[in-house]
Amino acid sequence: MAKTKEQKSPKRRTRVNGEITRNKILDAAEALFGPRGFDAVSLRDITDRAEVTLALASYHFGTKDQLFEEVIARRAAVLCDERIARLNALETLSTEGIIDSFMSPLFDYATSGDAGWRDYFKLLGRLGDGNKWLDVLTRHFDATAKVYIKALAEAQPNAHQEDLARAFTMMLNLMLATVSQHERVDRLTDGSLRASDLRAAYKPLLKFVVAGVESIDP
Amino acid sequence: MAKTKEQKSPKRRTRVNGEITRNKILDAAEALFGPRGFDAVSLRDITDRAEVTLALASYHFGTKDQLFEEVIARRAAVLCDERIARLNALETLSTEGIIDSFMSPLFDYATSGDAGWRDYFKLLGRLGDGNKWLDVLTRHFDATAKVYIKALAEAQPNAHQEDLARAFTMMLNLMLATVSQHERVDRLTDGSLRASDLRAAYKPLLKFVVAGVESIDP
DNA sequence: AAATTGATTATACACCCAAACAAGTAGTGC
DNA sequence: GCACTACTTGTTTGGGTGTATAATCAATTT
Repeated sequence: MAKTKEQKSPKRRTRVNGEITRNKILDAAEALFGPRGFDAVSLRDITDRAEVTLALASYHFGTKDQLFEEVIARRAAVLCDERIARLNALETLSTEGIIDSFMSPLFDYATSGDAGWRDYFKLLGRLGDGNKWLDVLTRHFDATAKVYIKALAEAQPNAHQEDLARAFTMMLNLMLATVSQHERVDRLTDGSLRASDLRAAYKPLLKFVVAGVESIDP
Repeated sequence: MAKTKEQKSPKRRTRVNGEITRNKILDAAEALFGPRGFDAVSLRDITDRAEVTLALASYHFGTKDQLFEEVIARRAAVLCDERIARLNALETLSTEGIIDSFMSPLFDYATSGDAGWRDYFKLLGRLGDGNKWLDVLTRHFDATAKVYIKALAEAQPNAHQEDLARAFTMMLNLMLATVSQHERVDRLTDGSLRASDLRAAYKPLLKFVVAGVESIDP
């Protein structure tokens, strides 16, 4: 990597330069971890894509594990805040409203301009795999999740708490599987459905999930 | 294939010895791939666990990829046959009956004595990840899946074909997520629910899925 | 102007990897 | 007997792995 003598520009300043590199690495890591998973991506893959040298990964993040957790953490807060905001914006706590406020941010972000969200969701969908990243998930998402389970309990006061928790995790799994765009559905329909068309997938998903969650009422 | 000479004498090294070794390797691979995934497991991990030497993996299976596919293939036929058998045993094609005949074998096998099934299902749950194993899934499962989509179309003749295919994949994803025993639910309920208790998980799952699938009727 | 700090580079280490190879063993069929 | 096939072993090869460290440079502080 050449010396890049290009000190042509005057405003070379700012200590914030490290921030830029940090984000370049995080972006590259997200784009690679998402489709391939943690173990199939090397630090060299990441730094190559970010166009920085290998040692910068260690310098900014320490270990590979820590880098991975930072990738998760970066968008987790954004997502959870948006969910809570939409939940609070509901005038009445209907089951459908609650579920929509939980799931719709994913699909809005996934179909936004920022392509990083799609990789991020693929990552999340794969995260429950082993127990290795369970703590990371817990740290960054469980607080919001518990708010939602409580909200569902208000909307369906007759349902048992345990059934609601179960139904909530089913919604969670289904939402993540959908937004991860597993291309299995493309094969099963010989191409007439495309997993990548998330806009088309949302309404059937919501309908399915609402029916499922409401079915637990005794 | 080997001669399968069932000799009592333990000293006699008959041709069947290779079959034993093959299965030891497959068992070890299944037990490791299941919880950890393909990339996090080395051939050495597998052969160490199987208590055979490294080169035996290459000898019997060629590459690591081929070994993995054999792990998938070994139980796929058993599973699909059982599904079809239960489907054909139904006297009437109800939505619930169809779905139950599809999902219940997983839970029966998972709670049977053969612990290998549980690792196998974890493996399946993780298989849609990248596109790398999509062909393997297609090869071993799609024929049966299409039979089921057709059966659902008979049970709900008013539903659109595409909606049914979508609902089927949602059922698929949900079933796999459940049987993979992601321990997320344990955390969310502070331990009052345990993902490993598959028997308790089945009835709510079935109810949820049936409600979801039936909800697509126009 | 000198010292300090943050950011970055290049390089080194010690280890693990999948795959290939050469050579050997032991039962089978003739 | 003998060639043959199935199987097994130990080792090598060429490369990739995460992590650590010393040197360098630039910007800020003193």
